[in-house]
Amino acid sequence: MRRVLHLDMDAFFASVELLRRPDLRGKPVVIGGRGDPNSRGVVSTATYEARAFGIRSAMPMRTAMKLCPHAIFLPTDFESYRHYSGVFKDQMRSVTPVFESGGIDEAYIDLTEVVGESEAIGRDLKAKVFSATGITCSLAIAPNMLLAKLGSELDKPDGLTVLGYEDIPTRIWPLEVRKLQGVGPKSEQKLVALGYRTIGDLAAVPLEKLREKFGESYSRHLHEASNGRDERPVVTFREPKSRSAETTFDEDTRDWQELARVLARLSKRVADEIRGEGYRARTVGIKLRFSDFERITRDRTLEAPTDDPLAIRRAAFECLGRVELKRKVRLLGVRLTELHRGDEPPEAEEQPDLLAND
DNA sequence: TCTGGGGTCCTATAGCCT
DNA sequence: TCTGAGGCTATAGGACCC
Repeated sequence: MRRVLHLDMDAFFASVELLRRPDLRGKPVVIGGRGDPNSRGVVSTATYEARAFGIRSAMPMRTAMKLCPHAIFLPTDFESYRHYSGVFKDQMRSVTPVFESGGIDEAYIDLTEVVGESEAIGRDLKAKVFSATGITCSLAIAPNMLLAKLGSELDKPDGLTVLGYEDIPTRIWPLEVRKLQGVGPKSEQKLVALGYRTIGDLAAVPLEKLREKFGESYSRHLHEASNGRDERPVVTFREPKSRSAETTFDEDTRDWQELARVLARLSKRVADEIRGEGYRARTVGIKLRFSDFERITRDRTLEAPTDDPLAIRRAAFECLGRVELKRKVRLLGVRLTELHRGDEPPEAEEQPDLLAND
């Protein structure tokens, strides 16, 4: 049987900050945005002491400050988090190269070909990660990625869980549907309204019945996942699909000069990024969020993939020209999609066969 | 009242082609 | 020549994840 390990670092951003500021241990610390609770931004993570005041991830910083005015607010420092992320991931890769990142603070390894008993491997890895980073983690070993991910949440912080298919009814089915990957606030609402509150409730629904309420792909996902089935392999490398950069203005604006300045800066940033990584993009898009929080996008597909900052900027401005600026703009972003490796011949995709005739 | 910045994947629709 | 049925591409938006 397959054996997959999922590891999740405990309160990762907050833990990294506490390494540098041990004097803050035991105090309510909130990490997010630029660290200024009066400027725009949301909470990335908070220490357990801050959570006691009701502070949660994704909450506006201003709200967090109202809940706990004496909390310590720190800016997010992705450079540091990336550093520690590399350190714990190297420890995982030292167990096996069959490794897949799941984000900055979590990752999977496939232990199927690794010799040793699951719990012992897990204990060893936890010790290695702690000695390399000074931060605890929670991990689980299970027959697939889905169960491993659910398992690592069961015993947090500093947990170690081993799950088999036989544990599904007792340990997975009682969990709320929201815990299932792919079920966010919208789907949760819909599922609960249908009377499916737990993963077990969902597992008991025949696939055909789900199809009446959800699309083909999502129905299948809900049906398979709630029954603990997941065939996804641990994939070591994936080609990137898009690159983007966006920024929220300190104050909403309709000033064309300012929008143009920011659009030019973001265009250059993403262009430089893909060029540095050896990619070209064929589609350039922009994203705007208006003051009423409505979001729109505009795309422009080019004749051929490019990494030329000027061409990318021109396309971005062409997109902006198609937007009616009746409301003030809160956020502006640039996104490059349809990425091709620079060393591939342009249009390496299937060419239309000009001789086809039927 | 407030709601960041990166991403991925899915779906709907319109236009075009065979 | 007309009328579909389907397929494909570009575009826009929605939901979700960390």
